Amino acid sequence: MGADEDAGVVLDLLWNGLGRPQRGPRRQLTVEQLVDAAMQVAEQDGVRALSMRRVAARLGVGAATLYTYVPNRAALLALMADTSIGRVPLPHTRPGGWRERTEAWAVEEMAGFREHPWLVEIDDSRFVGPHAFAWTDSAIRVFDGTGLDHAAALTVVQAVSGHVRGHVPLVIAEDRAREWTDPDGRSWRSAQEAFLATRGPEPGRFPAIEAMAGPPTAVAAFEAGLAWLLDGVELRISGARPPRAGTA
Amino acid sequence: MGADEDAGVVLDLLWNGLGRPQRGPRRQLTVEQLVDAAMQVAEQDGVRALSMRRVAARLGVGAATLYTYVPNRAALLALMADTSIGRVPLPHTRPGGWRERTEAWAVEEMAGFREHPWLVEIDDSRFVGPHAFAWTDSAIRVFDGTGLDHAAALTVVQAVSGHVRGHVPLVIAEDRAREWTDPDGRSWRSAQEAFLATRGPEPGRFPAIEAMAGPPTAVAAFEAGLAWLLDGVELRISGARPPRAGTA
DNA sequence: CCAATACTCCGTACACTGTTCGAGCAGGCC
DNA sequence: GGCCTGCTCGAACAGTGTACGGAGTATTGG
Repeated sequence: MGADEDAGVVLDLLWNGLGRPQRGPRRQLTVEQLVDAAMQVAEQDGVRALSMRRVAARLGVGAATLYTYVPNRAALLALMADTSIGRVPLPHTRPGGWRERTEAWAVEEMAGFREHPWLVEIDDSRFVGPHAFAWTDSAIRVFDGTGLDHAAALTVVQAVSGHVRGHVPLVIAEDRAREWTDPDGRSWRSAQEAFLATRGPEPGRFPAIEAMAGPPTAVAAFEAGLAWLLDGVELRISGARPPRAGTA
Repeated sequence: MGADEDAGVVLDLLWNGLGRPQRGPRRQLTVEQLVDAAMQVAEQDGVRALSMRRVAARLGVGAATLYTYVPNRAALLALMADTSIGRVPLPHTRPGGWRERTEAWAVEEMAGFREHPWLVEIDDSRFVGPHAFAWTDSAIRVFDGTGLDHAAALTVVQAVSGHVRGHVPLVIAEDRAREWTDPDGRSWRSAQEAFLATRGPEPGRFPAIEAMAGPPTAVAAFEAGLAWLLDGVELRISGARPPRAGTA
């Protein structure tokens, strides 16, 4: 982690914005406009295609200009991420008990990632912005009255959130594969299956996989896993012991 | 997903290797050497710093040479990922029942990611190689005798695997933050906390977070979540109903 | 009212990146 | 023995993030 003395600068930008200067010419843009433009580019062509030059071009300014608004590209991405979190409804304002609310935000978080896949590509979670703070605070409060203290509640929130984040790449890969077709009009899945059938493993090498009729989709695995996870949390809250089932 | 007509080429490379040519000069290297060198670079400086030129330099060949072994950088990364999976012990060879074995590979997978953080940065799961296949086959067989069919077993495997993958970035960020110190010798956490105390949110804005004595570490959240998830799976296997605890 | 100052804007430049092209040449096949 | 495949790799292309320094502008101190 080399040149991270900007840590304070980035955090300051996230929490307090730019602050208006005393001298010099008036600014042509706002940070919000900059972040908006960057989000549009990312929405169109993904984070990989988000270059400073391209964002600048969309705003009609020179590339170097952006560096008077934002110290570097990473900071811009951090701003984009926190802005996105701010657009999501707060968990504790949802209807229902802790389970309904938690399940609701988890499912909607997944839906959000599927709708805006570029969010996945921003994985730098070092900078915690105000919207992330507010969201976490709200998610913790969902467990008020369950007997869990705040630390335990945060543990649940992190576990569920981690569950979502872990499944997102698989679900998105599945989404993309569905859309993809090769020059002959075959889907990704059928293309891959065709390959595996002809030039892949010899039959009998992977019996368990072969014997599987319809492999579960990534979405199904996500939803089943979420239900199991929440079942486990429910056990924890009710204080019951898990049933120690068949250790076959 | 533009120029993916190489899909077959990449899969062929993963499953069947290069195949020896009939004419021309002898090859200077093997794909294994190439992948090894790339993994060394990634181990040292991460995937971002893994450039074709740098790998080539380490092998003492020209950069363009690599393209006769591998169609592009993405394929090289896919080979690295599958090779890594091949170095992990197969789940069904571990001791214990389904729960012990599943917990064991989940914990070890997390440990592996922490030891080799570059693995996280390879997120392209489109190409399924032979080692990934073998691992999945083995993980499914762990549930033989539990009553779950293969599809349900794979769902559990995907859920647990997703749980691990989702927590990895947070755990790694925490690891890095622990190592990091600013010019004044302060840790990342204390630097961030110092900032939040002085220029962060005004007191009382986030009551739930403020009232939390020791926030849980990412590792703790991972392990607690894993236990809950497995509790839920245990309910599913034993056929019991979850206890529908307090919907406060 | 004028200069000093602090600030925005941005052309240019540097050190990189992945990948393609084409020349040169090695070596197995007919 | 010759042919021709196919490995090797210098050079080039179109990009990238970001530092630098000059030009111009608004505010403030004198």
